[in-house]
Amino acid sequence: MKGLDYVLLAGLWVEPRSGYDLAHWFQRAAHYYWAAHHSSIYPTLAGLEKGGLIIYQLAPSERGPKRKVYSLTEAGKTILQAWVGQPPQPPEIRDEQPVKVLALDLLPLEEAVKHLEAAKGRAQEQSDMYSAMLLQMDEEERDRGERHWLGPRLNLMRGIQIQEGYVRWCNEAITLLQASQNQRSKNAFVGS
Amino acid sequence: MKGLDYVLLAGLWVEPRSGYDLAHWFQRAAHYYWAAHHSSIYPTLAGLEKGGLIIYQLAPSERGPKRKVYSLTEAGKTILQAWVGQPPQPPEIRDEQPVKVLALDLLPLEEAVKHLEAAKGRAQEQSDMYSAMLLQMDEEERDRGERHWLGPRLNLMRGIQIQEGYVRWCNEAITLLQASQNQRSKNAFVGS
DNA sequence: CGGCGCATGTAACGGGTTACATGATTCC
DNA sequence: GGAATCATGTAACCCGTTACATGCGCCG
Repeated sequence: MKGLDYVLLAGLWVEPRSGYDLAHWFQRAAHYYWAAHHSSIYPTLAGLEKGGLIIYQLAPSERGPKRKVYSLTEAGKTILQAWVGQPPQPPEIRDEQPVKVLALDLLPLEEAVKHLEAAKGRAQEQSDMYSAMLLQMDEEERDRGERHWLGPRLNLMRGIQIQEGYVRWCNEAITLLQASQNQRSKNAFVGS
Repeated sequence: MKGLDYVLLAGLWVEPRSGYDLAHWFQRAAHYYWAAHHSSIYPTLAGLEKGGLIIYQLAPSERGPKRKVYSLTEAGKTILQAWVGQPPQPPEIRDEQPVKVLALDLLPLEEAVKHLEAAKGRAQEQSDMYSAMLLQMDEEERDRGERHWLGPRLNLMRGIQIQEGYVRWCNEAITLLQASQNQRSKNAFVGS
């Protein structure tokens, strides 16, 4: 069992879903902690089903082919529980943004600032999206029966916190960048 | 040119280093934004050298074989500059911790809290490590001539911010978890 | 009737991880 | 002399991404 297997089990524990739903979940709510494309999701779901950890019910879609809505079996729940009890593997991240920051002094000040502003904009957008999802989740809370909402809620809160932190850091970075540039020109002036 | 190529160029722009140094850098300072093992670093460095983007000088090590200390060529600097000017690819993350949070209600309260405390401890440790590196960087600032320190400094600040945010979130999460548990028992009591 | 969103899949390719492999030097 | 750290590399395997492939149903 690889990482994605457990992630899908956890996703289905929150609420029964189709492969298509899970793919969207990865693109939106889960985007800041796990990435997966539909082409890896479908085969993995098939494997889990063969292993008896999940089952699916065919459900009509309003538009498009029939949906395979998967849910955990008792066996699946047991496996998931055992995995959740273990300490997590250290996270694997590949984020180009901080790498580019390392060489920010290769760009003219103006362009460097523009890039940081862009990064800030993206973070703000994400933050707003998570906030909207949190609001929506609170509104739906009453009529949601079978759903386990605490985990997703905590993760949304974390997503918002991360993005807000990023926005603050972008502002600091812009300030420091401009300050260091001023320092450089002042030295050049004094030195000349 | 793949992602790692540019990351290594950026790493060498900060300061000339050997493959071994870069591997350590990934394990420590760069750990929160990029992962790479030495077995992928060495072949990639060889490729960059063949392409004329970096060159190395053999330097004796105090202990162990000779070190290949790589640095950017003009061509490498140009390529890096062009890459830094482009908007970054969206980050790719695989972090099991938030996935486990999704299914935290599968564990008894006590164990769930224990896991969050452990996560908090790890975050605090990381935060302290980054703080120590930041201090060290400030102390070394005087005698460091050729080094580009602003980028690494900004990234360390960000690392600290992220880990501190994580610690705060863990505390909130523990509180909410215990509150929801109380809620559940109260409902059970009223309902019975 | 074409395009878009829904919905599920397969296959080739690429890249990174795990494991294998080697060797120098110092400390105990 | 064995263990630990420094230092560089290779090869098999796994897994995920990119691209290919198919088909339904609504809206304009």
